[in-house]
Amino acid sequence: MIKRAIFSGTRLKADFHSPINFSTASSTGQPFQSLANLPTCIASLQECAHHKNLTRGKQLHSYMFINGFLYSPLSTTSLINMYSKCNRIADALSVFNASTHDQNVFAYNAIIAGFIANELPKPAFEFYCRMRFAGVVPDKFTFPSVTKACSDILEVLEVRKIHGLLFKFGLEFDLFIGSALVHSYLKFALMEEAQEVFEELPVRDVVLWNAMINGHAQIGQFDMALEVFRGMGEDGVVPSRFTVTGVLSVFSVLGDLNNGKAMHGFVVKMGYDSGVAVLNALIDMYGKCKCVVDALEIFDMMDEKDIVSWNSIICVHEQCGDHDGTLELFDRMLNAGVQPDLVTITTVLPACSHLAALMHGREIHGYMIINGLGKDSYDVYVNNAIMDLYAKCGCMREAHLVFDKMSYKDVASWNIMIMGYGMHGFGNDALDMFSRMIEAQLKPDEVTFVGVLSACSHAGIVSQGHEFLAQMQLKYGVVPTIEHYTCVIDMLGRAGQLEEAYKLVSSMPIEANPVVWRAFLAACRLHGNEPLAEVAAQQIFELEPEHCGSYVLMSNVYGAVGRYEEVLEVRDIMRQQNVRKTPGCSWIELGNGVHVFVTGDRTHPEDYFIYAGLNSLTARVSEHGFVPDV
DNA sequence: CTATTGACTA
Repeated sequence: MIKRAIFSGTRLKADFHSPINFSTASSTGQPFQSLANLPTCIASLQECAHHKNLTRGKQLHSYMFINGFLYSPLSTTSLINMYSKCNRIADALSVFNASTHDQNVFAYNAIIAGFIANELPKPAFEFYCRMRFAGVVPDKFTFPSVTKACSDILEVLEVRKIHGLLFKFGLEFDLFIGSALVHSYLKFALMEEAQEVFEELPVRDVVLWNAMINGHAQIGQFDMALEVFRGMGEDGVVPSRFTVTGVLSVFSVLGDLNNGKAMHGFVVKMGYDSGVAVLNALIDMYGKCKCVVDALEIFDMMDEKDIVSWNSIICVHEQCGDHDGTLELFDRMLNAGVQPDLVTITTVLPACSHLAALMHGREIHGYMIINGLGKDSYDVYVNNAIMDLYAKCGCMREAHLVFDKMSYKDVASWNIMIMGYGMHGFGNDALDMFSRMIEAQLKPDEVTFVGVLSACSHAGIVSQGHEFLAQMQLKYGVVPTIEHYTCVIDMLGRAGQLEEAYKLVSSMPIEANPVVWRAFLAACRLHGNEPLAEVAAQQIFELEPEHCGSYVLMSNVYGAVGRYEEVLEVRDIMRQQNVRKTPGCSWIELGNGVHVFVTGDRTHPEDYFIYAGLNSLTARVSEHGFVPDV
């Protein structure tokens, strides 16, 4: 029953006919004249597997068929292996089903490994079950693949079962199985179990050390990863390319440029700088350490770039806030004929969101839909990125559509919706989202409350905003940070409760920063409270004397109350200290391009029409009673 | 006489 249920689907294509063309042997039979015996055939098949030479592999298959070399355990295994390595798992399955597999552990090992190599962990595990069910005794070649399969399908219980079985079969000291077990346990963050397996093994090779180092690195145990790395050195084991990539990822997260550079030196010394993965890890490390130039240098030098190389260099630019650079590189990638994947898209979308380049973002969303990316994978990252794009661009209806379709939502998904509604003035929708989030049993984080509080601020929901600040720590265990206080001060200020806001600035448990003071100052000016405005401006001036904005603020505050002598004084200090006001700029997306406007810049090709339009707009706005603050 | 383990990007 179990067999039928699981394998009925695969049986269909499993009949040993067709994808393999037997006529080739007679037509091109010549090259095989010398292959008089089975070992020679098997050696040739291994060559084919290694070089992914499917054509010659098929020819060998037919030759072996004609000469009666099939149906031996050896030929079966080699053929399955060859087809698997050539990514022809269906053909591998045909060979398996044609063999007398029920007595053959070799065939099972080969087909299980074949599924793993073709990233099909579920069928791999099912074949292991089928093997046990048929009474075939697994050996030391079975367990590494099966352990990997179990961890890939997130069956931690099965990993434990295999661990137990090892003692029964006397395989507990096998290095291959041990490495796979360490890897699997660490994937589930079971550090004690991994440690136990590691320590039980009498001999430790570089693969086992790497499983420990990289496993800890991937679950965020960076100190532990580095400690194991040191242990490996003390043990006299020479780091391999796999060690290097794992350790570099740790230096990358920690922003440890010195050790990263040292590792780069080691890479060159060992000649590891010819591998793509190592170079990708170096790009990432330099990028995270803010050395964009070094990252680019490595990227440009690489003659063999893969999708990870492109994603890494794009990510380097995006994380440095260079959104234009991100989109430029994305364009270069497409022109180079490299297909973007989910990682590319989740990296590029925030650049579109930040530039409010809605059309670019929409195009990418369209690309995803057409290519079925993110359709069967319920990738919360990419869906969040799309929601954020629409939310930041003010398309809340579209953002909500994506949100509703997501089968799995995390805190960020809710935060994006709350922030989006709040940002565009729909305070009540934002608060509604927050209640629904609580109902859905999600635990709000500090970002949630920034969204909630800024929503209250923009919609003028003062009393509730106050309430949230008071309750966030008590009820939800989130300690208010300076950002939260800024939101509330901004909210009180906008509502004209300046005294209240000032009281909060002076009484909050955190030191006020220029952002807080600027929010407060803006409120003072809005409500014409000059004395408090001067206090705020003074504070900003003291905290950031080198910032051009501080001078402008001071001079504006004095200007507003007619203290022109002080205005001149401030301007004088600016001139003396050579402080320049950075020009303001804004941008708009039109058709295929983003048009940037800088204050005082009249170099746009359609300058005349733009300013004519602008003047008529200004006139219409004034007609409606708007008086600009000059 | 086969075969099996470990890596980089959001």
